[in-house]
Amino acid sequence: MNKIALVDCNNFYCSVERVFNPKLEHKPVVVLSNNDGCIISRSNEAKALGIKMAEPVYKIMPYLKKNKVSIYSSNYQLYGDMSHRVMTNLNYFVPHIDIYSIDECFINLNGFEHMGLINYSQTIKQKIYQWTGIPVAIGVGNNKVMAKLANHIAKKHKGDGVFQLNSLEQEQKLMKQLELTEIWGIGRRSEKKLKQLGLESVWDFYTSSQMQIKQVMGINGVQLYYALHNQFNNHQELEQSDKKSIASSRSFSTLVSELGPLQQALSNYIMIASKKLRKQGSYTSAMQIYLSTNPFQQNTRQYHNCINIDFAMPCNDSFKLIRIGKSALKKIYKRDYQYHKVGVLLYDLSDNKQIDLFSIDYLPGKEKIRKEKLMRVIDKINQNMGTDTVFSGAQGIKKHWLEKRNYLSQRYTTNWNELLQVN
DNA sequence: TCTGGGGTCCTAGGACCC
DNA sequence: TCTGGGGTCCTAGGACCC
Repeated sequence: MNKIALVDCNNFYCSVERVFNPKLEHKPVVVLSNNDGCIISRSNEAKALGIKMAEPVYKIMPYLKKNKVSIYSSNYQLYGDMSHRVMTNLNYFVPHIDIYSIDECFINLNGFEHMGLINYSQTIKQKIYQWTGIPVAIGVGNNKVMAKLANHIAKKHKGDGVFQLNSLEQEQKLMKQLELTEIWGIGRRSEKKLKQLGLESVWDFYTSSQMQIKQVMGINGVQLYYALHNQFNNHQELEQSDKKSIASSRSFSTLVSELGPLQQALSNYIMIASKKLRKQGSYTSAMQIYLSTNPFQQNTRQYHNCINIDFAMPCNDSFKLIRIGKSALKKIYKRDYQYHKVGVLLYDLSDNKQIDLFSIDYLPGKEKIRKEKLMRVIDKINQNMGTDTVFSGAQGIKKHWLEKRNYLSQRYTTNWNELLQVN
């Protein structure tokens, strides 16, 4: 039987802030989304205060202050770098890792049974904490769904943060206690539909018929059904694959109605997205540009629209994408609206090899090489000297639409000027 | 006054074809 | 006037995830 573990960092963003600010230990901490809009990470103490995930900050600011909750704006450079450290350290323990998100990673424990999987997991947990300062929970199961479930139990229902599902009796006993939405892949909508059929618990789901599940949740539900039954399913594989689409967008700190600043903002997001594109060695054949007013302000005039552009030749050139993106935005832009967000989605991605086949026949070789070289140099400069050391004029210099980040911690690990100081 | 951002996969339905 | 059945491909939107 396959043995897969899910390693999940506890309250990741809050835990990272604590690594560089130990005073925050045992105190309530929250981290906010872009523009300090809503709560996206909570320490256990903050959860105990009843602060909810995705809660708009303005609604609970008095409550946060009253309870002396430490507040941080999200610092993705710091979190991304700390995530990388955790993942690299995991790779020290197992040859195959499958990074699922910034704070979660599946690892393959096949071949480690002789060490005792609980024991080995506890060692991993302890060492990751020792080496990075980040606490993790580890759940072990026969496939990803079961590993995820075990992890959930390790965090919610067991104290020490390591849990293994290893017998049918134990699994079945747990299923009788679990709510449907505690299963990875069953959200609120599916729960509602399942309950309409009289399926109330995970146990009901488990003992239902495959046909009935398919009727409500389609093929995804059937995959989950198989996974819970430890039968063949798509949740066994551990592999890292390239992104199939890359998006970048931000909502503005103040509303914007002129085309010029919207184009500048968009140019910045295209710069971010195309940099990610090159980082994974991909080219894009299609781009979507979108803009919208603030959907929460229902008393103002609403407008949202998008436009898709197909490229004859796959492209990874930021400047070309910006040029095309700006003129696309102009096509869907309407005057006299207060805009809240613009964004870009690159999709229909392909890799180098496929492009090379093309280039022999179609692309003017010299120019292509020259442009690729330019983009590589720019990426390298920005990586070494800091984001936007070199940027496109289209991105603008005074960015008045820039996001609000009033509670930002230092970029302790990625910026020479912001290292931790010790007195 | 103030409500995030980035992904994946599936499905229903339209367009088109014979 | 009456107007079938089946296939493919594409896309927008739904649902879910962190």
